[in-house]
Amino acid sequence: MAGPPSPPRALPRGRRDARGERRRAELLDAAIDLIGEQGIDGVTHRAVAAAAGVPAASTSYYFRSKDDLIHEALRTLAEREIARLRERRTALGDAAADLDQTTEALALWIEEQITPAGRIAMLAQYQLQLEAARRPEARAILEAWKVGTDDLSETAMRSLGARDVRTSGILLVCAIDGLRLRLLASGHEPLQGAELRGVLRALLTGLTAA
Amino acid sequence: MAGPPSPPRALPRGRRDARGERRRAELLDAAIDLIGEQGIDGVTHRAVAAAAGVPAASTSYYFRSKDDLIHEALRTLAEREIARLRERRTALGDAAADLDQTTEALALWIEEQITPAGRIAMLAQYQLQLEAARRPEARAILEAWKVGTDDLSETAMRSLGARDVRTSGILLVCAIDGLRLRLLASGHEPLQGAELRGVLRALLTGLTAA
DNA sequence: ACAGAACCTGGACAGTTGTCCAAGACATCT
DNA sequence: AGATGTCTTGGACAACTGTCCAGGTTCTGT
Repeated sequence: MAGPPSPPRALPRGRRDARGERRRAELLDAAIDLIGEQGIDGVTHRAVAAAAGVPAASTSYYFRSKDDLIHEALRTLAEREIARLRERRTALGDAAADLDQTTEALALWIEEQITPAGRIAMLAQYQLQLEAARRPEARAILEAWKVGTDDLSETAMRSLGARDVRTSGILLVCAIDGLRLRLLASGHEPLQGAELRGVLRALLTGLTAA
Repeated sequence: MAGPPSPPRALPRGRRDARGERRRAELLDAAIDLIGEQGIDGVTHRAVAAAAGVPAASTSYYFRSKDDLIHEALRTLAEREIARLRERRTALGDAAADLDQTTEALALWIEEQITPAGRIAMLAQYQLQLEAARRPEARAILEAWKVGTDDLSETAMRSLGARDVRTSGILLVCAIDGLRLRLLASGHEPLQGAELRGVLRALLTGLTAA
């Protein structure tokens, strides 16, 4: 239902920019939070505007429709996360990583996502995945994200010396994805600290061997 | 928000049963389908009634509120799937399964879920998982489900001769969960037939070894 | 056949939603 | 200073929602 980009009602040729762009970004931030906190249907024009502390009609001014607003919010979320993935990918570089190092890096990354703030972004991501199962536009957004994770994962498995980096890379992504979802859905009492690291080490060991 | 059980408005002492019970079940079926097809917010009194082919007010008669209807639908979904898990668990029994057998069983199970009908149930399940991340009542439902999957998974890993059946069991569940979500979200072009079996075999091999 | 209880449903109600518009606020030019 | 376009927003509209109720239908026990 959502068209491709998103100019204000009838895009003016020269935007006064600065302020408008900032406000648009704030609205997107508010929308992303709402998606994480309440699900995609928590996104209403009025709710987003209220969360961003702006008058209700603003959302209609900056986005062609609610679908457009949601689409842009998901796109922004993905964009950010992909940039972060690229960073890590570069950091991991071609330096052959140790099993312990990789385990620790993974554990830290997951623990960072379990914080209240991380949880919301994580929930929003899974909302996107479900949305992608239904709507092709969302699928396109997620596809780029998937490329990023697969790439990082393959790099990691390669530096661990796995035989089939493609297969083990995909499996690593899937296992982590399932693990995070489990942590989300069970109030994340289980699997902290040492226990989490034990599980991750077992996973990496197994995938490297397989 | 949803209370515990769900008697009709003021539960009569003796229900005429047969018909009423059937209709209630039909409404729940319709609700489950809607959750899978459109998400939890696709569940409205009118939509459920229409999908079940009954008058609009029926849903209000059989369920105390919309929340109650949703809760019961999710509970029913879980109940069914748990029963199915128990069957497989019994079938798997204590007969030491072969790696090839297990791989094939897993592949068949996943392929069965990729059919259009399976997709809907699967989507509904992930909706439940996200709901569980937010609402405690949903979490309770999912907890019972998790016990079922973990148990089956542990049994499988034990019969494959894994060392740490607890850890490898959890990892198997997580990996499959992530894999299914990936299949859902990417239109499931990738990973069919032989390729799927290859990935599963690698996973089982790795987890057994780790 | 009759009474009473259970079952069923069309319609109504207030609240929320997406979207739009007319009018004002502001910035930038000449 | 005034003119011209952009930005901003309160308010209105129809459509949809959850929930309820008054009255109807169908059954069971006598």
